[in-house]
Amino acid sequence: MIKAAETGNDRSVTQTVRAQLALRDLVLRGELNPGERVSELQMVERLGVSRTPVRMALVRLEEEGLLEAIPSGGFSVKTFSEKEVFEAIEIRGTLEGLAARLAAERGASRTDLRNAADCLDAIDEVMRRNPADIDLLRYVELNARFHNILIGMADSQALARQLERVNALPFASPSALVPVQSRSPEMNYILSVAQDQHHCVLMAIERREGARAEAIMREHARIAHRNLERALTNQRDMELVPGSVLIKRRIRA
Amino acid sequence: MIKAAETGNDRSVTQTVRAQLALRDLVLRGELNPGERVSELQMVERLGVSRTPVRMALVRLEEEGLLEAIPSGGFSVKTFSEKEVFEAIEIRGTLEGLAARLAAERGASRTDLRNAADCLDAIDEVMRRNPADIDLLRYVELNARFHNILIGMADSQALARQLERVNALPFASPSALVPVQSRSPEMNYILSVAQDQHHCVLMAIERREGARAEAIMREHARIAHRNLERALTNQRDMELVPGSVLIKRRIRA
DNA sequence: CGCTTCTATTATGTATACATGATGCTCCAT
DNA sequence: ATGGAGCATCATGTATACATAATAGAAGCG
Repeated sequence: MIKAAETGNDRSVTQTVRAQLALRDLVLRGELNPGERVSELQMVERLGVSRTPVRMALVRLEEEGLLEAIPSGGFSVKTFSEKEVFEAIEIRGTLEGLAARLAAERGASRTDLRNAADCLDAIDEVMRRNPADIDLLRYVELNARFHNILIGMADSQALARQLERVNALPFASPSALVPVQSRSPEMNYILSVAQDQHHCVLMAIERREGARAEAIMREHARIAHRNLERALTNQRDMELVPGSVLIKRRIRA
Repeated sequence: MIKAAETGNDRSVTQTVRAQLALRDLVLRGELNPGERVSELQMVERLGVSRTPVRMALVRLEEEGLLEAIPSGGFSVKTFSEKEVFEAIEIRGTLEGLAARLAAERGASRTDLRNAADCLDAIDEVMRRNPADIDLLRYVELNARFHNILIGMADSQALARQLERVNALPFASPSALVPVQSRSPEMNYILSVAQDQHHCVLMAIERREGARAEAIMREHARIAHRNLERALTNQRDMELVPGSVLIKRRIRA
């Protein structure tokens, strides 16, 4: 078995990064039982790197929020309650709202505005081309791109950093809960609403309407709340959410 | 020279933590030139621990935002523009606003409300006892406590984590810019306004007025903006701000 | 039969050695 | 004098050995 090909073992990537990516994957795929300790030595065996890069990866994943420090030492896989997931989404909405307000108040660059508009055009195209069977993968990609452009328009490193941290929780990122809709008859309806919010926030930013831009982005994130609610009532929907294995579900009727 | 006494070298604290604290101190006191690389080996000499804990500390301080990763490897002391400091304060205000709103909407516990009220009473006392020469140290301590109680009332681990990260930038934390006022004739006036906001936000939370609570905390953070503006125009005021050495000042008239 | 205690194992924290790549300096040539 | 090339030094990434603390399991005692 050639590990090199599998893990992308070229010289340009450090063992630490490789370990970090591999470990994140293990956590998100649920191959490391949530709540359980992550043994360094086991990871050494499993990832094929020595303890040092494994330790570095563990520390970084803790900062990322996917692991939790054990008081007596070491790390365990973090678990999230439904409440925490909701809150993470609310935080994202709040920070994206701030980004939109700053962008509006300060004024976005012409190129940013054009890129955003192009991105929205592309989403419109996706939704128009084949309404009965929307290319969700492309939608997700374009959606993520739009959100990133928006963050860029705020022109604030500090804010971008904070949002990076929120989005590190995979189920909190802008596109995480979109696929949940794929099984819903309302999908097109909800996507239309979301896309309208995209258009509206961009318009608000162009017109320097900070308060409006902020309010829209906050409400926009709450679509994710609705999708989460749906996923929580349906296991099959839940499986479409990345990192869902980390969410400990409440018992539901 | 007994290092043990100086650095608190007892067994209950790991070398990593010790290195982290010592390094943070070095950075904040400006003993490591902003922008320059932080050499591991030099830190090994300077802190008296081996490379491993130094490395761990470096990684953690990077996540904290005080260091910056150098593309070719290693870390450098981060510098902040005035704009970034303003933005960090704005982010804190936004998140504290979210905390206040959540506290109001969800309802705070009786004990939290009492603790908050007691804290405000204590601040009132500080300001009443000796208006001509306010005990700023105590004010700062009580102020920090109130803000922490408020964050606790939101009852959100995720939000608390995010705020921890913002406050890790020493000049962005709630009490960082308070001492700047000490040289100002308006100090008492500004402190009164701030304290009134404290009272108002607590009232709003008690009455479940989420939007008001949020708006107040946002505006409350902007007092720090004003203080920062003052500090930026006066080098002697600036020296009172922790971590101010990391802020690269614009030339001013 | 349950609880405590002791022990053995394994975990992490730490130090250090080694290899490779980056950085800066000197010396040479133009 | 200035620019570039080569070299030496240093810095980091990585692996590993060692020590100590935590943990689990077994055995013995009540």
